[in-house]
Amino acid sequence: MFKLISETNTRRKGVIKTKNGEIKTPFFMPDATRGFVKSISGEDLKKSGVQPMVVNTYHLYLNPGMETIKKSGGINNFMNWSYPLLSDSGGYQVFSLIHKNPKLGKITEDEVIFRSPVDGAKHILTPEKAIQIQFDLGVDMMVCLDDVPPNNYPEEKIKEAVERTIIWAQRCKIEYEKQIKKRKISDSERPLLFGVIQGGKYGDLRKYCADELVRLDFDGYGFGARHVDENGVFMEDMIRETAQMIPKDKLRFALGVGTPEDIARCVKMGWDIFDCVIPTREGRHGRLFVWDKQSEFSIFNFQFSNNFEISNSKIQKFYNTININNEKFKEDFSSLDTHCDCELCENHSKSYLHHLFAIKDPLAQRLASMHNLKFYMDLMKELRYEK
RNA sequence: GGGUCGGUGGCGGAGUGGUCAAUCGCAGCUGACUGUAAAUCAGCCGAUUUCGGUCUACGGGGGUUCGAAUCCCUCCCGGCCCA
Repeated sequence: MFKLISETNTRRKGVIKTKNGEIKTPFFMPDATRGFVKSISGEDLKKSGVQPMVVNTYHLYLNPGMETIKKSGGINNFMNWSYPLLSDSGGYQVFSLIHKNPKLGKITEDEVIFRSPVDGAKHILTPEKAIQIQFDLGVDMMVCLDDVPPNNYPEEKIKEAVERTIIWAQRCKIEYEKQIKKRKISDSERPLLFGVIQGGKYGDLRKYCADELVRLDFDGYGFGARHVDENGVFMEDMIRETAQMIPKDKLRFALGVGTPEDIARCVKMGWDIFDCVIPTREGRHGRLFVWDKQSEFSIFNFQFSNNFEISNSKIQKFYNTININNEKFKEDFSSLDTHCDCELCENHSKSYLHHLFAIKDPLAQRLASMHNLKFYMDLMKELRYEK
């Protein structure tokens, strides 16, 4: 369960108690979609300061399959991860696979049908099934199956997705309660359930969706769909308004957010939970996050501009990124970040990492992922005023 | 010494008279990445340029032709075979 400890205009702190321990909010989770964070081990994750993580219902259901996970004693056991886990429902796959490429599946009122690109096999997900799988995984936090429309869809199609999301949320909630009873799970042990607020860039649809979901009473509510519009611009106002639609004592989950500055902004708006592939994916691709201690913009004083002309520019950052693949690092024997105590920064030069990427050794991705995760974890500590 | 096949951009390797500054792969350079179908994807990759071109290029030299990486001669270099 969630307990809000304090809240001001720019600061909200709380604690979540789960069967796998406590989590201080706000916090960030890396995506261990298929039961692992790509290219790094559990020990690496711990070294980077990672605790809660996200796994994915749809991916784990396909592989290794629920029988294996149940036999192993649940997803925490299977992964040998003793910290809390949240499972995403597979709703995002509805978006990224089907809305973007209708050949890969079909959404009906009742269910979503995925077609495997590998063997063409059909896989069906219903709201009930998504919840059952998440109980079988044995996670600490779970998410209702939702319909995630692309932000550039016309309003009427977004509305359709909102209606479906609400109906599915209701079915998820009913199934959730059924499972709690059936499995005789106590109130202190029960996983938290999140509804997801859709509505694209339309405030009235977001409000409608939020109100309907709040009536169903979830433990927390997510901001659904991408939080940047079709031009890649952060939907500042929509995200702030949506936070206000969620009761204060409920968790606010900014799904898929985001860049460090997006997270910092969302924390100020009152969002509590974040997850994103950015630190690990960009790390694997050679982009590294580095604190800019010289910058006049600290996490706490930078202001995002709503001026469209400059809103997407790189101004006002409290950090920099580098692409370690760039030639200029070939013989840069300095440390990436002298303030960072990750395995990479403590032991190796930029030149060495550049070399590892040039050679394409997996060690490059491991060291880069660990560094970026450490950066994100330190970011969250700062935002919690722990540093 | 004789015969034979071949020498193409950093490398490998297409092309065998015009639409070739030359397919493609690798290497190289630069981007992108937001509830992971991503160790992926996109662009650039002879030199110059006012971006329309211009110049130098398929081992060297010479020739045939309106036109040659492509045909002929010759030289140089390499592989293989025979002596």
